[in-house]
Amino acid sequence: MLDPDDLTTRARIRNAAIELIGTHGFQRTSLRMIAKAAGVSPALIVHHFGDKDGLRAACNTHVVAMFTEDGADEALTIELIQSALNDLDAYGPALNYLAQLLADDSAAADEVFDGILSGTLRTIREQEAAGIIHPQSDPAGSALLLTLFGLAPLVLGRQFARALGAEKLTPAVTVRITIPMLELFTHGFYANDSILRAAQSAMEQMERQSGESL
Amino acid sequence: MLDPDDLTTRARIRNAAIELIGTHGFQRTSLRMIAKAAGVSPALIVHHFGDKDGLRAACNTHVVAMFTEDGADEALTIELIQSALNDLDAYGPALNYLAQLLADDSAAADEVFDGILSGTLRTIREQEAAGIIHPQSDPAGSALLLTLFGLAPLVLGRQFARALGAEKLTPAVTVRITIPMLELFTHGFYANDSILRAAQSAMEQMERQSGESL
DNA sequence: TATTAGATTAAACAAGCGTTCAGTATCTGT
DNA sequence: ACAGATACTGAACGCTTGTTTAATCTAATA
Repeated sequence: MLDPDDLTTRARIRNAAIELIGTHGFQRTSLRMIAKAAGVSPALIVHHFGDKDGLRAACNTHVVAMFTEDGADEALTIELIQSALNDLDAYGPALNYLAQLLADDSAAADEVFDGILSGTLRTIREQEAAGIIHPQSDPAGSALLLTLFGLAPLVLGRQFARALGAEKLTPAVTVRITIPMLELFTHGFYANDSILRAAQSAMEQMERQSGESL
Repeated sequence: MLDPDDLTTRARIRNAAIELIGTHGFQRTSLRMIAKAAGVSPALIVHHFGDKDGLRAACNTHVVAMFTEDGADEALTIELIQSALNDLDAYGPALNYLAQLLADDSAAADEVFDGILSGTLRTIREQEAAGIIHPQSDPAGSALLLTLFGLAPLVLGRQFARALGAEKLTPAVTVRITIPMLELFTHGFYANDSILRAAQSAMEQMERQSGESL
């Protein structure tokens, strides 16, 4: 999916933009900063991308393509993001950029999120059918939950790393959290199902009441 | 914790700032926007808060105080945030502001996050001792995981709401996710512990190797 | 070699930013 | 009523922003 002739000035500008925007955010990154990092003039960026939003669009497209380039799958999934976390030399800037994109409310963020969400729902349905995971009472709700949980370490990456004494996201950081996460996903968290049952009956009662009130 | 005489011009400016910054982010919100919303001149904001960062500091303090004002506890916890989600009329702007604060890397964000994290760790230890939750092999790791997961719906609030067909975070949205979350926290996700056991043995092997290599 | 199109730049532009300043109104205590 | 502080404003300042313009350099084409 990557452009074959991809060491052009255009590509250098775009990569500098991805790195800087991933670090400081779109709003805080000026065209002059990007120009200096790419070793060009600000005017050349406009010449190549039209305006700053055109540059952002090109960065969005390229970052999403980076994650899906060598896989048969076209969709960006939580799994692809998780595996990218283990190759930060190659995917570090792209992951930072993705985090900024998702935190920054925009139509592009919506599109990326929806793609990940539908991929997660598909995975849930497959693993449910294969008996790998328990049957879910609300697969769409579970998919949303897993998507939010999967993206949380990315969007809150700085806090995630800092809490474990690291400067930034590293493989060591993600390893540390693996066992607690698998414990939660295997045995759950609560020692019994009293809270779940209470919530379920409360929910039924709510539905009954809203049914009566109609 | 709230100022008794709190309908002053100063408070109006601060509330307008919380609302606007919560919606558009700190960087995208100008003093002139805040001034117009509060019905004052930009210069008056400077007069009351020194500069834009002084205003931000006042907003940070006030938002954190809002969540903890009527509780005996001084710390901002996930539980307080969850309950605030059920009273959006009162806490909506504060929640939005908190989300922007956490997504925006800053020393203030670090402080808030650390507070929530230590509160979560304390809760885990209590509930572990009370037998409400399973023993955790890595309580600090579990606390970090729960904090990230608890804040994810807030920081990704727009996506969270949008995925459920809502314009913004509403109680209906949080209700929808409750059952899947309690299912996960009660029964886990995986049908058996093969993945957990594989990860645990892989982890032991890594530790053995790193021990040998020393 | 002359022409033309694209790459690239320096310089300037208008607009918006946070902030300052000088001055006016408004309140407070004597 | 007076004095001093505080609340508040309009206008301007210096700076940065994204963008434009005109010119130059480069490379390919005819």
